[in-house]
Amino acid sequence: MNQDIGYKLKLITDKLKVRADKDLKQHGLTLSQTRVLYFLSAKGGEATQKEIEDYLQVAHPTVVGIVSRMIRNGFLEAWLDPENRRNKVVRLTEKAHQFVKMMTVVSGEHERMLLRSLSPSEVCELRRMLDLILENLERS
Amino acid sequence: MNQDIGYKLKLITDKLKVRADKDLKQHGLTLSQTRVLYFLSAKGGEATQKEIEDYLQVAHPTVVGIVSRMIRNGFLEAWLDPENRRNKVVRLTEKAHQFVKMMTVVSGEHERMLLRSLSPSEVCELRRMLDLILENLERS
DNA sequence: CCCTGTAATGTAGCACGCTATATATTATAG
DNA sequence: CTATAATATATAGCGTGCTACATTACAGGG
Repeated sequence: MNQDIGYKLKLITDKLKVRADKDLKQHGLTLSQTRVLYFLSAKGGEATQKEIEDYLQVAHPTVVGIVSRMIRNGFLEAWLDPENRRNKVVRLTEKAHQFVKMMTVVSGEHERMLLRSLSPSEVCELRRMLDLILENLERS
Repeated sequence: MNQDIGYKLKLITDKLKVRADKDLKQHGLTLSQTRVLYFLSAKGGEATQKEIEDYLQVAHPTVVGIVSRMIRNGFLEAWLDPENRRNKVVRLTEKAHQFVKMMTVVSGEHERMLLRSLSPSEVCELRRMLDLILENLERS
């Protein structure tokens, strides 16, 4: 069990989340929330809640929670699309834009810390293997 | 962000948990609970709650919850160690013993599914890299 | 035009992580 | 022997994931 790949992946994910959340806490953000920040910023600041769901690859009630907390904390604003009132459009606030760069730096630091004892070719190989594993999970 | 190793690890961990929990649900178990089952079984059926905590590498309130639910569902029984009343000793029930083999089979199937497109030497390499990443997380 | 189906969102309730705080017990220093 | 520190467990409260169910809005066929 200690040698299970799945178990190791879980340990890494948990520890990385704890560290990232700790670093982000002073800004009122969490790791999951920075992923929404990143996605919206890359999309020009605006997206549908459904598009966030597809990007994060989580179930829709999870997105409801994350978006609600980000609205509550002033990072997002949202309204119903008048063209299609099923869609909830979500946009980064001015405040949120100021955090995008910080968030990118922090996440880059974590990534470097994680991989610091691997060579560039090893990192490339690792990425390839993780993609294969993700495919195995999806195609089955 | 889509290329972040940390993000890929998170996606894999989430999807594996969903699949494992689904397969285990019919037996009234979850993935985390099977790890407790495995640990206790390997230790001869009995351990302290603190030892479970050290094995799982999670914060102690998390163990309180998992152990409580396993007691509620008849997989564990617990009592205070009369030698040292700070210790809560936890033991597998008869019912739980009957699930150990099933649990081992299920977890082996998941591991094979996960890794089915990797060669044995790649799996070995992957395990080595994940151990390095875990070390990076702990020594920093 | 209505009826049925699909799509997007929401709510309820749960499991499992966490931090912060409290309590009980044991160990140790003075 | 007593005061203090350390250890193990518990509780409160929160964030993020899930499933199951409900609601609202649009789309298409009859």
